[in-house]
Amino acid sequence: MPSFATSPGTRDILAPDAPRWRLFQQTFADVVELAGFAHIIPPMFEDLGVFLRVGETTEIVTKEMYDFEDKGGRRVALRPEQTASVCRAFVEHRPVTPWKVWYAGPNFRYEKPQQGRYRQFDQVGIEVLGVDDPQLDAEVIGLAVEFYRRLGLQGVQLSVNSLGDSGDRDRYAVALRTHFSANIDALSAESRATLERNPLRVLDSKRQEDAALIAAAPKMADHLSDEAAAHFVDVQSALLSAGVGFIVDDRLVRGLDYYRRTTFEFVSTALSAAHVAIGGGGRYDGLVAELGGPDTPGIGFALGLDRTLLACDAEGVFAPPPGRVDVFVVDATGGTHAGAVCAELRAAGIGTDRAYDARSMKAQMKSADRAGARLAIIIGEDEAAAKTAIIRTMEGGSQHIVQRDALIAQVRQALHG
RNA sequence: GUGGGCGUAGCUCAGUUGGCUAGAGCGCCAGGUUGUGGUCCUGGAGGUCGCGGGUUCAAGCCCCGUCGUCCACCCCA
Repeated sequence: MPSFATSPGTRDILAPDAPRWRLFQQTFADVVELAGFAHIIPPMFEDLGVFLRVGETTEIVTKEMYDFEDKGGRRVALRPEQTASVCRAFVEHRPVTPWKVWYAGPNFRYEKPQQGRYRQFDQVGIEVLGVDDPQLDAEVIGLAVEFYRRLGLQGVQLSVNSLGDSGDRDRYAVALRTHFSANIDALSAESRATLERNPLRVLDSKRQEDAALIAAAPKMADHLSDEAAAHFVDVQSALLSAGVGFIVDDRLVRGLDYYRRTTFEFVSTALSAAHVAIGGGGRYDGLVAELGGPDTPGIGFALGLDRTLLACDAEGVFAPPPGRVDVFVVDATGGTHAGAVCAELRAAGIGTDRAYDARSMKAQMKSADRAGARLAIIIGEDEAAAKTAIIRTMEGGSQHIVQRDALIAQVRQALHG
């Protein structure tokens, strides 16, 4: 037994998953950079206070934060998400608006691990600061939809809702509290506890016994200010004219307290209930101000890399890239020529690998096969003496002798010719 | 954090009411094929049965604890 293994909720990402991750992030970058988004790489830990803005009542803050005191006595935390960091960066650097950024990288939450739920988990996402326009809401949502399309996903459902402005949200919370308190006996014990902390989240309960009471609960739509209601109407019509399919879910309440007005969530119909939410986002118009900046609207989303890939697997799309080498050098002279041949091929930009330890030609051919090489370059004593090499096509098994100094040209022709 | 299922070879898993030296398939290595992979045949390496304690003449199997993983709740991506 090994002495060490990864900590709970963390894991090594090996091939072929690692190149798939890279392709995932690259595909995302391609989509959003085409829309004018610039890359931002925030630090993985910051002052705890930055993340407390996620919401004092959320579990992310109350029990899942990786926070600690560093050697200088600073109270810091590993980031549980990146929106708050982006807003902090906005306040710190004051870029011109609209500020459009994208990010990719790991976040940390101390949760009980499950499939599709890790303590270190990766997200990709975008944020736009400084624009209030409902057109932007639709554009941001549309970029996520476009990204899913690029991955090949079909079964992604978009739900949208408006949580109104902060005053609306507070009034709605009071209305919900009144509603549920009046029927407290019908409410599950867990939901009673949730009601204490955050009445809106009771709407998220999946328990059967709560279903009827939730269905009868007051609607957010009836508590929106005129401005928020108008904004939401405009978002919906912009989505419609952009051809983005969606459903309005007036019980969609996202877990982060900073959300205002437009909120949305993507669920995969190909996944089981536990991790159907593969992405989500919304407006957070008060967050920049809370972090000490000017009153600045903001909107963005984050997509879970792991869960999105689970959805891809469930749909059989976005297969891992092969990640192979084109040429494998088989040296039956004991390995004295392989190094030079590899260096020559690699310098010419041709992906090349070799075997070591002077293994038998049979073993080296097997390695060539396993490496997925299209060509084997075979050099034995005869070829070494004659300054030649054999080029063997792995698929089909035809081979021919070429002069050593013509090797690169011959390999190129065999690969592309 | 609560409740439950499962931890045996690198991987997927068998292992009877506790009973000789713990098995299979795949993978890996070697040979069959004295210069050639993918098929086939033969052989080989590889295990403190997650870890610790207990019961017993005897524990992979039973009991307790612990760690890990998976599922549901919770939460969320």
